[in-house]
Amino acid sequence: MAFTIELPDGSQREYPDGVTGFDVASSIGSRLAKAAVAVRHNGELLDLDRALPGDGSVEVITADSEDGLFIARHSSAHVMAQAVLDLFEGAHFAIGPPITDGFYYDFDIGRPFTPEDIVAIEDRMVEIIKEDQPFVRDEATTEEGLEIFKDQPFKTEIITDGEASQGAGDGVVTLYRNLDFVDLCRGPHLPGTGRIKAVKLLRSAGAYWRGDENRQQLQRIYGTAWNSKEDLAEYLERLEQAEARDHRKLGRELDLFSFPTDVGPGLAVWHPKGGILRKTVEDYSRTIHEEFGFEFVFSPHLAKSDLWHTSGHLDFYAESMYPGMVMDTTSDGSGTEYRVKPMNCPFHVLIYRSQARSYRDLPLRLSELGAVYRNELSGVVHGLLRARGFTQDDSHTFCRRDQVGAELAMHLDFVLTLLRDFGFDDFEADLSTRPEAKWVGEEELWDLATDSLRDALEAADVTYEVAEGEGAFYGPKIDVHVRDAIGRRWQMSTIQVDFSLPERFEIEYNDAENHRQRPVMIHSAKFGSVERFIGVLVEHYAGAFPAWLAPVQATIVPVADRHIEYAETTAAKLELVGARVEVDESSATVGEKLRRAITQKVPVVIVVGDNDIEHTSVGMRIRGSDDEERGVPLELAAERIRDIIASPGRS
RNA sequence: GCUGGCGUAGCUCAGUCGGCAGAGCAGCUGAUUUGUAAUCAGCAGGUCAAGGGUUCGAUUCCCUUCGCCAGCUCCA
Repeated sequence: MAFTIELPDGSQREYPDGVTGFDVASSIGSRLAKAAVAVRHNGELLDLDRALPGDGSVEVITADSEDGLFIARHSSAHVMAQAVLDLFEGAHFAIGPPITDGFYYDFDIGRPFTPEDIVAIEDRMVEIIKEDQPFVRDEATTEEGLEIFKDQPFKTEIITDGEASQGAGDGVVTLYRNLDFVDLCRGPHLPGTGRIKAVKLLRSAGAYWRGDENRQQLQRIYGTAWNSKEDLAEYLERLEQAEARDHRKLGRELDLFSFPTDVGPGLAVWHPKGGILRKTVEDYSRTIHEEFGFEFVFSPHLAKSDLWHTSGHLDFYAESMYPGMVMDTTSDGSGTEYRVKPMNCPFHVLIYRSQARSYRDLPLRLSELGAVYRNELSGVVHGLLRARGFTQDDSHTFCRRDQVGAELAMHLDFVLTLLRDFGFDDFEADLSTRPEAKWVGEEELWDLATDSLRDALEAADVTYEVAEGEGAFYGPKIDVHVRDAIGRRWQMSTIQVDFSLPERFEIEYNDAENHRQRPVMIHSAKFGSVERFIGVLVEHYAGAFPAWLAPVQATIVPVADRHIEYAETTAAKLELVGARVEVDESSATVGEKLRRAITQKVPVVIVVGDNDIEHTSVGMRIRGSDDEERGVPLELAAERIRDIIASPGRS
């Protein structure tokens, strides 16, 4: 019996029964056979030495492909587990998948791994790799599997649960062996350990079994694996570059903000340079909110606990709220409890409710830069990106049903315009739909809102994924993510429909027939949090902000003291075109002053000396170009700087 | 919150196998007045995160607390 295999180029070939992926690769070419690590047969990845199960398409997976790397990392995880079981008597192992750029494996050795352990494990892995042990696939019955792993509680649980992704289920378990090491695994794997070219263990940390914080905490070791030492070095270099962009580090170096320990974790103070940056960002926010038809409101930082009961926050969100404080205590000791706000929405609802509303008032779009406080767990606080106190550019739109579609489209347009103005143009959105179990509101309204969100995404041509059932209980939403300069994904904006709060606060409007109707509410945050947004900006630009955001837009360097007066004149001239200018009057050398301005990432550095005074000119050095220009007429320099610092224009 | 690592000058880091605390940068003072990425010299700067314990003696060893870092969990 023979079967027909179709190759990716569309050609078809006949192969005898029992042909393996390796045979197919060899028949195409010896170089391909050498590079092959697995094959994809009718969409399913198979080991190279496995007999193909029948007709169909075959694609040879080479080591350097994305799938190939994934397989190499998966095999690396096995080798790591093998090393750990070799080195630690009685070690238990759980699961060890490949992940982006690497792999991990979870273990229980009765204690945490020390840094020395990690070195020893890596050394042992190198030995195993050197021995080039073949990975051998095997199948066993569930009973045999339970026998093999009788000393391994986590493996036993996986087999008992019949998890297909881990190689268990349907009464059969899949095993991979190399030497005496055997693991439960769906595969596929590299032909042998020797095909792992570059591997390095990075760190270990606690991780809950099954990701459940109520279950045992295991010790997870993370590693990375690549096809060459060069790729590995490049990856480590990339990690270092990401570290150099760390907004906490740059925030200190550029004197933007700090987190004094005297204040408390997750609570930032903004220094003057950061203050200008933040003011620029907030001014922009106010302007664009006006352009998109929002009105400004303000609300206090505290409210009675009763309000948070009405809003439901004390039912669903209490853990993230700061504890209550009792005020206006009377002689009998009773008083009124207040809570610091974790969100702005209830206040905006109260503003809506402050008067009888007509259908003609809608949509009503209320916006606030509102500081909120959330009791984030101590382990999750992370600079500006995850703070306990932060400022939301929060808006709440109240509209009629027939306005939902247009409003959501407008909100998405708003969000994308704003993100583009800050230099982000790589967007990905998540559309979260109604959860299976618990939800409020009318099904029809859910469908309307969800379809409207989808239509808006389609119309805006944003790539998006549908997160089925991932919506909140009170409404569907869009989260917009951006990719930064080094490809990291950040969640920024959110547009969230809410069917719950209008119910809870019983807000209404009178329609044209004088019937009371309930408005639909749309929450939206474009920056998300001003703090977080600026944190992401710092990392995206590595501190070298676009000129309109730069705290100092031009530094003027007098060559000698006798040029200070002319430097001041120049500064005044540039301030006239709206530039934020600084004159470096220190007694440092020109080289030192320049270096200071450049390391502070000032967009324009101006040097003035005798020649410039004589010709009313300046020397100019614009960030990003290596060459300086000399003798630029002052008028011209001012005009150019005016252009450089222009805010993003929208017609 | 959990697991691990780490807290030494404003910053980056040495160091102390338990015996008077070190450098570079930044700061201050003086000299230098410089044409495109660090001029020279001097000075000052520390309860070695905080509290407790062991010890003749603790920055060093032990405990507790606080904070930071990484990961997990969380981010209705």
